[in-house]
Amino acid sequence: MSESNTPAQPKRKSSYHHGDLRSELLNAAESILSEKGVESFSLRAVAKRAGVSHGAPAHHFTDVRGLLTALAAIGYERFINCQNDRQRLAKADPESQLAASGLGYIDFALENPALFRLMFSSEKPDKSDDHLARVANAAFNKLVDDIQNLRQIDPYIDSAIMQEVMTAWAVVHGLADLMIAGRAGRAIAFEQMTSAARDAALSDLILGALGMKPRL
Amino acid sequence: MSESNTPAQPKRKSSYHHGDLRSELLNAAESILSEKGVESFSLRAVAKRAGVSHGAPAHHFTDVRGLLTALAAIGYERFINCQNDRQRLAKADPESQLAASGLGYIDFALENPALFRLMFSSEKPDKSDDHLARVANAAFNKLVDDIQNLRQIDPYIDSAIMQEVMTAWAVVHGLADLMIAGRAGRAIAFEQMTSAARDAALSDLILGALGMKPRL
DNA sequence: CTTTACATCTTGACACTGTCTAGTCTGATG
DNA sequence: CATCAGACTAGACAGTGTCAAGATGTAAAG
Repeated sequence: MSESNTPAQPKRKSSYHHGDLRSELLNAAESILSEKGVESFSLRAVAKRAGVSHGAPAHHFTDVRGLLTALAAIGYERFINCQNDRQRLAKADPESQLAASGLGYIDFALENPALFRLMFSSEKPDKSDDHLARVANAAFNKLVDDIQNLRQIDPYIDSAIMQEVMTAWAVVHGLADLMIAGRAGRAIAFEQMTSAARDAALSDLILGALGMKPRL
Repeated sequence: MSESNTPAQPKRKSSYHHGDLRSELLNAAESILSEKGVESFSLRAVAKRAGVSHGAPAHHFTDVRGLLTALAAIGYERFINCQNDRQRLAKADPESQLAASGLGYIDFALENPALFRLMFSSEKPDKSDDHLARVANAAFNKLVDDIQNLRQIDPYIDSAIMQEVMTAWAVVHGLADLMIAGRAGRAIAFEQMTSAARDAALSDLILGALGMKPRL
């Protein structure tokens, strides 16, 4: 978010070949996405914000599909980072680590709702893309690892443990999706909580779904 | 889905004033939606399928937003019906009834993925619309009732019970959303199960998240 | 230094989208 | 029969993504 408001000469070079347009387009795309949402995303608006003609993106991403696929892949990397960030700040026991991962999942969704929607609820990214498939897989594998650390059993061997993976994923994903849709507030007013209280409530919910907290 | 393939004279009347264009547009809109998805939905395509000019929908729905709002409201009614259908077929005890409601939730999502996305993950429907808000509220209230029947406590009084509402909602919604995104299969291959086995697995998951099944 | 090759970016065209406006048609009311 | 209001059509407009052709700068080869 440094330049990009001076569409004339982005760096110092001439207008042609200005360093790396590719990453500049990705930056512009992300800001447009978060402003307009997935459904009003416009490739031409991205080009304009990057200070380049409307045909320029095609050379780097062929399609709008290609651009959004690359953006979704970047999203998954940041998504995993959000979870890791939370885990670094949490206690080391597997239970706290799993809850922290879930909180990071939700952090990401709340901070990047449009990007989250692009990653999980849009048809536009090409799921068969190598890079995207790899990072999306990495995100899932992280969850599997967290559960394995908790239960000391490989979910791929014990289907009951894999069911716990599915439960944890569903609860956390459902919470994230309902929260960014503004619907969760109907049941629990997360918005009006301090972040500490919110984290505690969410942790309770997540661990509770796995039967790991004294209920009531 | 009777006519609508004979764009000439839909009923028997002249081309003008042909009965109720409004509901015919809604029918066309739903089929277009399920074919193309929310992101490629086109108002002009709806008009064409209804055998009417591209400006006609405006008179009944003003916007594409208005059309999709009405469609989302219809979706919520069918959504609730799906849950009721399941409950009629299930055992009468509150536990079975709650699980049945969740299965109906997922049924609807799998049978109407695009409509489900329109209802829960799209910005296009006008959430402040009276009819839409009412039916969306009814769907949530149904869940609250199911939990209340199970626990014999009003969730609006006991926040621990409301937390169970949120848990149940999140698990079921998360499952539905991940399944229609084709991602749940990474953990559990629901697609390759018989419908009976699938129902059992999902019920286990849902009730398990509420601590209601002997785990393992 | 010139020339050639090439990737990069621009420009204009195309079909398509949603919305606006003005106009046309139809059926019922007086 | 004349009138009128609602239902629908038809054309225009700005905006979209994609395609083809051209212009531009860079770098390598002669």
